[in-house]
Amino acid sequence: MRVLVVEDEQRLAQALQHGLTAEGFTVDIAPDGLSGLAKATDHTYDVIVLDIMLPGLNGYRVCSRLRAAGNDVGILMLTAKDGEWDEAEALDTGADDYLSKPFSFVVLVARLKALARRIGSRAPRRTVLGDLVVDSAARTCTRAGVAVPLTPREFAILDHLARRAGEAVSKREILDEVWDSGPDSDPNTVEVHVSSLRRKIDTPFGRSALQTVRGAGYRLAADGG
Amino acid sequence: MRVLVVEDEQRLAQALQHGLTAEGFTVDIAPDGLSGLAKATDHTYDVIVLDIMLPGLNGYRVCSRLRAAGNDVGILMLTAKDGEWDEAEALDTGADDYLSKPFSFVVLVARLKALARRIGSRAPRRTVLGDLVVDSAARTCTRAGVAVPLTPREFAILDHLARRAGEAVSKREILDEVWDSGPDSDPNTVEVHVSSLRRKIDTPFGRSALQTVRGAGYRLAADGG
DNA sequence: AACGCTGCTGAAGACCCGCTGAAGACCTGA
DNA sequence: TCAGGTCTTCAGCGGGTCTTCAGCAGCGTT
Repeated sequence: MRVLVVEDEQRLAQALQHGLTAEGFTVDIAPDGLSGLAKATDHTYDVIVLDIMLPGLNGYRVCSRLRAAGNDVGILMLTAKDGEWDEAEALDTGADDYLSKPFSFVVLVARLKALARRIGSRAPRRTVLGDLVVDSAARTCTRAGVAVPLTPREFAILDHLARRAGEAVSKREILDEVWDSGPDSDPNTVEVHVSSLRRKIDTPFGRSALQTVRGAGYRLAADGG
Repeated sequence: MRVLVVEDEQRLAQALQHGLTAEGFTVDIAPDGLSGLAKATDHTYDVIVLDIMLPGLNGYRVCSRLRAAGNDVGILMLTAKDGEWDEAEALDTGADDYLSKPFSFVVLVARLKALARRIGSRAPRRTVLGDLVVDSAARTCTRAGVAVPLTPREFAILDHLARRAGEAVSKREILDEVWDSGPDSDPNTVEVHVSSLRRKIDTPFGRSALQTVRGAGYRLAADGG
């Protein structure tokens, strides 16, 4: 379960990161509206915790821009208690839920889980490509009805390729999505994992769903190979 | 990855050109708003780095004119830190992102890459010319329903010609777009690749979509030949 | 008709890219 | 601490790809 916390108060942000990580979430932090927008666009999150008062670009704007871009990620807004900001307005700009500061941590977790469940039920949690099935929610993969055990990295790569089935995806992009990597990460790492992935989902079945696009990256065949 | 830097401070402009070139970008420089607008209109860039304070035509105007002309290139605005200019206004005139001066170079690079990826994903993915289909996202090409395997360079050339279907495109421009080439690159290189491209997409099908325009370059027939 | 210019193409070698096995680091749970 | 699996790094290999070159073929001009 991936969460993005957009919050400028560093202490609160870190407390949330700690607490939510302990609850089993994978947490990213953005300190301002713009970087929040960028991260939300570049990565795929289940939910976003979005403070309204942010430097630069405020929460309302982040929210409406995300919706305008067709991003239907779950958004929970944090509103200040002083009533300067209207909660109803938060919902109007496209937020799914809101919470007034100060809030109880357990309430936040409960709301997030409820939201993720709600959003999750409307998001495609399973991708079916011929007889290859990738289940993002269950983190399982089956080929021709046979369950294929994958390591975390392998699954993350397959999952990301499955979301863009039929498209060529660069190693650079895979590195950015699957790893929290800097600009100097090694594309060969991807090659190694792709190699072992093929040995599990393609070779034993005489297929070739995971195709190399020379000079461009990899592509997962939309028909499952 | 092609970048246009519109910046009047010569030292900063040259520093950016140096740094971004080292990062693998192909960089053009424009010293003022008007020439920036001209270059952006004449060439095809992935992203434009646009200073707000420019002699003649300021960044806002350049941005809104580009958008008015239907140009949806990625635009990252550089705003001065003194708050005289509103960052939000930058976004409202159609910019995709902004960065306050002074900024960190690595941050700029990261934002540019993220932006290019975002923009790229909204670009038209498939071009259909008669029974010739060029799919930029999947990096595939089919003629009369038959998949035609192409090398990276061949595909890059075909993709670029497909985006300007019906227009004559010079070898010089192809070299600039497909290669990160200097001014002393050999047009014959293009000829060789075009030759092998024809042998794959035209000759086997008795067609002639990829036409020579003597003295001007090549043209991809809008009806697929 | 001859010339020069432009574009085409086959061949060849350098080059680059991606694949893979192995080794060691790393993490995680017992 | 130890054992298991997982991840990353490294180096070598193999093969496809790119570029260069040279010769040839059109086309337009002199």
